[in-house]
Amino acid sequence: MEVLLMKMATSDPHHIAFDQQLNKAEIERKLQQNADLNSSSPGHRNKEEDEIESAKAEMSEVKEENERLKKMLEKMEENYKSLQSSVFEILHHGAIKISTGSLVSSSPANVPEPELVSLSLGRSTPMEFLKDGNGKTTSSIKTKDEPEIEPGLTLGLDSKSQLSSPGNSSEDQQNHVKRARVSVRARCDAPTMNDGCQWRKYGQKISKGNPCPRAYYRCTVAPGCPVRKQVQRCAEDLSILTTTYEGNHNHPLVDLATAMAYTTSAAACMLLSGSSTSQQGLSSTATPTLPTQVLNGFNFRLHDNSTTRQFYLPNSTSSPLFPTITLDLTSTPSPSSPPNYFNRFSRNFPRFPSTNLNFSSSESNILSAVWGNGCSGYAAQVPYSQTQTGNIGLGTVSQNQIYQSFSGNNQQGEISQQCLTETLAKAITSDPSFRSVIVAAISSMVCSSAKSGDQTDQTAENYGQNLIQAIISQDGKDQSSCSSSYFNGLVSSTSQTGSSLLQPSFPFPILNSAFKPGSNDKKIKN
DNA sequence: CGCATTTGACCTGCGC
DNA sequence: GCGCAGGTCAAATGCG
Repeated sequence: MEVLLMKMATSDPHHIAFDQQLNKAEIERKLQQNADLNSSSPGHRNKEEDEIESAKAEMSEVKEENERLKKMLEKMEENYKSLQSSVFEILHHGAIKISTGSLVSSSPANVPEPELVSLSLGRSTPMEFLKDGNGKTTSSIKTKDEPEIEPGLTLGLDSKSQLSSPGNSSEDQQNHVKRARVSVRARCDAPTMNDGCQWRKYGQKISKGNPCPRAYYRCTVAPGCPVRKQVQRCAEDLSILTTTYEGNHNHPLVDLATAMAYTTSAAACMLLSGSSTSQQGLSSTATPTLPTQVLNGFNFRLHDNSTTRQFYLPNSTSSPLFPTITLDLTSTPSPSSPPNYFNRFSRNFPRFPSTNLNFSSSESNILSAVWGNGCSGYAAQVPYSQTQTGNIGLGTVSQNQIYQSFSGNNQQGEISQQCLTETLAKAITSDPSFRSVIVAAISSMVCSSAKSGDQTDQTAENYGQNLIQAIISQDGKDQSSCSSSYFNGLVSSTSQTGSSLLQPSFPFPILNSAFKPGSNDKKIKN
């Protein structure tokens, strides 16, 4: 599918038009020649007239061909758009399959599945999985009562009740219980995170366990958009903002919001794919019946007691009704943490995908923030059971490979970094979740750097935005090309500076080989 | 004046 | 059934 999309995307309409223009110019030259001959040698009039006629016929043929090509081009563009939406649809349905599969395999009839949520990344599709009165999950076409949803990239988790008709209150009630949420913890001085959407505050509450009030926002980008978010500061660290998203946008999103859409969707994929095994061994702060996962510093892992001590975790933000996954963009794991995380996670939740990245978001420089914690901070935890979850995975990436990349072995340093380069490139191109996580991290960093107003930070912010777009645009591209360039650039830069991956002084060297700022602006704008 | 925010009241679900 | 807590509503208020 991606290859097809890529081919279609590379079918440059300008190229076709250029060829047609060449043909036209050639014919016009012939006509001009004929006209010249006509005036200079009247003796050859009949022959020339024939040639003119034939040239005219040829021209009309070319015109017809032009028309055909134009139509073909239009058709191709239509197909391209259609395929693009199909890709999003497939992603969407892939997540639904996970939930339905979980329902079938693990629960008998009529047993509620609290973590049964559907995930929507991309366009809202006319196909919605609905629950009938018997609790059977069925696929059905939207009814005419349901709101007309403009096709467009959507953010958030698709509750089955989101788009249902107002009249189906019982169904709403039932599905209300199954709505999933994604929390994002990030350092942010502003009242809310800049996530690219417009929000209107509609309420504020003091919640139990946290003196900081929780604010409730509704998306106002489009009228009737069901997406809501809750924003609450961390009691123990006021610089940390916890934003909890819920619902599914019914309108196109701007770039930054698109990044967030990828992020929340990926996070929810994690939640969904691991839901059946996450019930056991959850922390006391998690609700007893619903999974709560913390992607702490992009450690995709369930939070346990050790991590909940570190920060105030928004368990109170997470209603017991909702399965919640948390993207923690704030923490700075200790040097020994990655292996520990890895071991703990792998031991307890072998089915769960886990990608460890250490992003300390407080730094103003994006690079130092994203990569600056060096080797110890990163470990992609792979592989996991790809066959069960279907659409998330770094399947071919060796866990040992990655871990060794960060093992700090000086003799193998260069080899390890090369290995890391390939691994990261593979991970970014093959795993939407991993890509999303990186995008989320950079989004967070961009948010932080935007607040500082520093000139360097502004540059970093611009680079960050472009990096986000470049990473997002990896969808449908050759896996070996662009991402490898990022990290080859990264390695070549860092190999000169020793053990650290990238020094804070680096503006963004990986951009040099990968892309130029702004070059990908059009790729995700719709 | 229109729009966004604030804030107390109200609704709903859950646990005891 | 009652109380608590989370979530939402809507009138009041503030601001540009």
